[in-house]
Amino acid sequence: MNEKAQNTNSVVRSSYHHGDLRQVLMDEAALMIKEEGEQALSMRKLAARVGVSRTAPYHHFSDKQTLLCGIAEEGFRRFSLIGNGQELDDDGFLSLSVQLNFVRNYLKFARQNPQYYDLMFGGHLWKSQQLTDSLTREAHSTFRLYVDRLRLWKEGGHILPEIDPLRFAQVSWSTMHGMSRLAIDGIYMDDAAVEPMCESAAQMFWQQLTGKKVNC
Amino acid sequence: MNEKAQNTNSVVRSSYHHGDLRQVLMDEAALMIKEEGEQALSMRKLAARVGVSRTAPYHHFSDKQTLLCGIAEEGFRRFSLIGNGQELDDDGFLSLSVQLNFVRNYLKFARQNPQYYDLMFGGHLWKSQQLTDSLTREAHSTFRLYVDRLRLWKEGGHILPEIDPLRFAQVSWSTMHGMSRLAIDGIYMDDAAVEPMCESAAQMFWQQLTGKKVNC
DNA sequence: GATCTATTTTGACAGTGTCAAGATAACTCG
DNA sequence: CGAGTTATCTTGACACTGTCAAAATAGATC
Repeated sequence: MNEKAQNTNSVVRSSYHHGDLRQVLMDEAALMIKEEGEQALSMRKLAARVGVSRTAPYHHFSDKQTLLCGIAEEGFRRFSLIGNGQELDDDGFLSLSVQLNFVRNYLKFARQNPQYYDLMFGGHLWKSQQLTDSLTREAHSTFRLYVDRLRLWKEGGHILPEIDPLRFAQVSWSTMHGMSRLAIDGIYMDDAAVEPMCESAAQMFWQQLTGKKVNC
Repeated sequence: MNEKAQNTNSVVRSSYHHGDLRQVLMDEAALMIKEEGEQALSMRKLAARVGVSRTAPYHHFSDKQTLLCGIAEEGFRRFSLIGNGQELDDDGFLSLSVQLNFVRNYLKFARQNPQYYDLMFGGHLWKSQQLTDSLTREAHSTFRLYVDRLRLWKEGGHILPEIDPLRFAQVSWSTMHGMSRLAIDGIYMDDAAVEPMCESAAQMFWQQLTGKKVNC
């Protein structure tokens, strides 16, 4: 009956039911945010691009907010796949390059997936106080993982005993989050500055964690 | 003629012309953002609260975007009044407390004026690539001031010669920006963590700038 | 006074999120 | 198989948004 909706879109449905509309919506929404920014994502345009009526998405997400939470959650899942490069060295030591790798990976993820990063750590979702339960869980476990690793290093004597793991985690995460934000938004830096900044930050972390000056 | 617009608002105009509508709009808009978040600011509600018709603001700001730029600009002006606490000590030395004061002031401003901070350093304005010229100038001069101070310290021999002032400025600004964002948005920390984090960050900066370990 | 300009208003349009009610397809159980 | 239940999708509607065009008004200038 509604031929227009089908013809104007790349996705031509063969059956009435879409199949996995929920996932398709999240993917397409993420794509739209990447293309034109979070602000430009509208439920109606999204529905049109997927080839479905305006209110169809509301049977899979009660809210626009809930949809965004879903995307953010997927972001955290993808992030966790990347962020596991912070083990000890082969010889069991905590080296500068371990730190550097983690910082590099963090910024690489943020810059390559701003659609996800903006939602994962954007004020829009957090300040609203209406995070999905599962998103809250995912977000916190991501950070806890980081703190736990620092605690292990402390127990293993790889970092100074006077370091408070939680405090250091918060500050170093702030640094990486700040760099990501400035890089994504294009504030006070250009792309060429990213790598030197990563190195500088990693040195700073390592110096505070171990008390040793950098050997360069 | 239009009594409704006047009676439903606290501001009752005596004359047809408003007087300084431009400033009143910026102030009221900042207030609205503070109360209900940037997302909740609408031109129409703003106009209504000021006691003026929907399109009156458009004779003072060509865009909603331009209005936001104006507010951000005022934010930078207020920020510059605070941020000048980073001088040398009485005895001409660069002490840890100098660093700590600056970090504290930065976060104090961000947390007390999130309406301004969000606009000044929010992706919404920067990513749009439609910043007002005067805003761009204000924003960059704010950062340049910070870099210049580091350059002076380097010339005066107060910090290690191998420090690149621009690089350090970018990384330390990232840290403070990141802390502000996490604090404002309530991510991975609570209010009680702010002060310890400031101290930890200041130590980290000082240690990297001077190479000395903290004397505590 | 008349004229000009700055300021404000009303009307209009396309676009938004989302609710309520109806239509359709797919699954479930006899 | 057929009937009924449920999941899914659609159409219609409402209040809201940013912003343009045209008209109205106030204040300034001559």
